[in-house]
Amino acid sequence: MVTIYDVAQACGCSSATVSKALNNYPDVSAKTREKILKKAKELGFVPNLQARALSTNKTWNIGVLFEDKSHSGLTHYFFSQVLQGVKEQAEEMGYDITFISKNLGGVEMSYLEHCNRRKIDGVVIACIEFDEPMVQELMDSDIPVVAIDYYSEHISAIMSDNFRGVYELTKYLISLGHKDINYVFGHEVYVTEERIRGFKKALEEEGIPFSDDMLIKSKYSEKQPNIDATKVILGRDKLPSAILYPDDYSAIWGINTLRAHGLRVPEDISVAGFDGVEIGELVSPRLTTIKQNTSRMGKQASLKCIQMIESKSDDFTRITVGVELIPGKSTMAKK
Amino acid sequence: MVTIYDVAQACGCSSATVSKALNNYPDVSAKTREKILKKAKELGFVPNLQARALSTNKTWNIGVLFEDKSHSGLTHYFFSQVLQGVKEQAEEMGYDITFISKNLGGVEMSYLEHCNRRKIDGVVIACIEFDEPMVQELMDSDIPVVAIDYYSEHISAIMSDNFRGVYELTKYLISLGHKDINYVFGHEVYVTEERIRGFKKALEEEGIPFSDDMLIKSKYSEKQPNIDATKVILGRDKLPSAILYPDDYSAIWGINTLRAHGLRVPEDISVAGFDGVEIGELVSPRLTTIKQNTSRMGKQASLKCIQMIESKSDDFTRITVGVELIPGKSTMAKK
DNA sequence: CTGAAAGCGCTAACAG
DNA sequence: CTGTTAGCGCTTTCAG
Repeated sequence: MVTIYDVAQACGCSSATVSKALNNYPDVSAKTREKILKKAKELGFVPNLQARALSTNKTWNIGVLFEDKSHSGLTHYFFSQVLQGVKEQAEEMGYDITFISKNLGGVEMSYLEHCNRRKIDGVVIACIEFDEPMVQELMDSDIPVVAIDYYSEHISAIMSDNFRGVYELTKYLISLGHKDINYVFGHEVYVTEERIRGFKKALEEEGIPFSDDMLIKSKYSEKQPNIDATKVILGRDKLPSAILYPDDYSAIWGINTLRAHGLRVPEDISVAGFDGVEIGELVSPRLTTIKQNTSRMGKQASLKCIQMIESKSDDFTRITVGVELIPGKSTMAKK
Repeated sequence: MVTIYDVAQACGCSSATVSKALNNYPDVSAKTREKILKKAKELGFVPNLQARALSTNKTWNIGVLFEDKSHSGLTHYFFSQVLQGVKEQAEEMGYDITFISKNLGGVEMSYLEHCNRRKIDGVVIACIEFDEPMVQELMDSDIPVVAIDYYSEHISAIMSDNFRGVYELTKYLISLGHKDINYVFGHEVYVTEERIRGFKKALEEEGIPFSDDMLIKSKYSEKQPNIDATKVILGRDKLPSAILYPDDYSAIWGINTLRAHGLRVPEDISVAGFDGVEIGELVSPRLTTIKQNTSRMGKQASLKCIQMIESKSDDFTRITVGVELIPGKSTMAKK
């Protein structure tokens, strides 16, 4: 293992000078710097980030905290895309990523403790129960935190334009002649509130009266709750002509349930999802949905987190990322 | 920030004793240990892993190297599942995960250099062009490496039982009365060879003569090559009664292509995939496929890697993980 | 412009 | 059983 001392020796200078040359300090003559860089390369010198971190107190590591209820973990379709964005942006800026967990090696520890052990510079939080005390503890700590899909006065956050998403989707359905629209919605968090607000707003603008039974409570990305919600609708006297589901997977489970009851989609009933994941393109009929710009969300989260780290500013920002209507074949004009 | 010195002072002992107590060394009296543990907790002491790493030369970090050609990155359906397994197992054993990349912060560096900078203890490699010089360099280094889906004399590896997978799938089709079976296969790596071997073996055992035109070259998880391969089949004088695709996504693209040409699946032609990802269950007809135990693969890779780290043994092992036939509705008995 | 020296927090002989 | 001491590799004053 080659250290700066080896390089220093080879150059006939001190380790301090080598360190400076390697880190582009201005107070090194061009000549010395060049020599040092050359020798360092020659000797195959690789800086030891652990050692550097110890003296600078900066690890160039950002933590990612993600815990989902459905235990799909990293395979979670939404999260994996966001993560990819976080990673790309972090990499570009010279940061590595560390997953934050409780319970490392059989030792229970809080998320904050994990961060402190590793001396993580900042954290991106997503898809979690934000109310959990351990998460709050982390958000209240000195570590820069960026949340995804969470609303709070004290935290920087990145979100999709959920309001506009459902608003546009609903408008689209109405433009197809649908008036009797049901919205099967996910569990009650800020994101969901925004979506419901979008739903109501669209109805209102089009002069369609809203009533509570247009909303059916369900959950995100879980099979059974969406099947059940669909059955609730099927059990009613009068069927809606269109149904919005909390997400694309839910929409597909919904479609399968509707079909099992002898209904055709979209001929008998139109269906739309939310998220715009690949699977929506593969099923038939191709799903009408709202595409979230997940990659952008991840990148923005990463960027914001790093900015907070580097400027050491405590200011928090809320960034809304645009969404896109993807008209598919699971919806059609009402006859 | 509380250090062992603070704890030592509070306990009226030396930092060395604190360190020993904290690390469960035997040569500390039960009484002192207890006192130290209590004080440490009281003061909110959290060990600094950077510092520890510097003196022990062990980071408790394992690297994950993954680079896919299709740029789906972490969202890659197969990889994300494997990664989840790697992560779970690593966590359980007290290790964190770091993604290895070239090009950190605009600085080009080899994978090996990235590992060396971070002083990664070991690496799991998956879904990569194993022939690339930079990957070879890493595999030839002193760092413990475990590969997934790669065959080499000098490297520990985890693989699915690819041979058996296609073997059983083919047997299953034959048992349904199919004799005219085509195999659209992915790009030519060891995994693919094994699968083709399984295909041939099954035919042979059932006395069905093999001919080269039963094999159609395509690619894994890429849309166009599989559409093209399907068109090649469709262009022939005589259609097969069943087609095997390289993976589930490819199978779905295949089905869509067949349908676009007026064929019904499975009535006119049976189709099977490989991988057993969730999407196969969601499309209709539900896909007949081989389920790879991805989670297990990840866990095994992680485990093996950690074992290599901890025993410092250079021995390499090859572990084959079993697969499972999932009969779906995309295949049916030949009429 | 260059270097000596202290220190980041922890571990690991080695003495006592 | 406990403490002293010397690093691990790098950065950072502060002199020169």
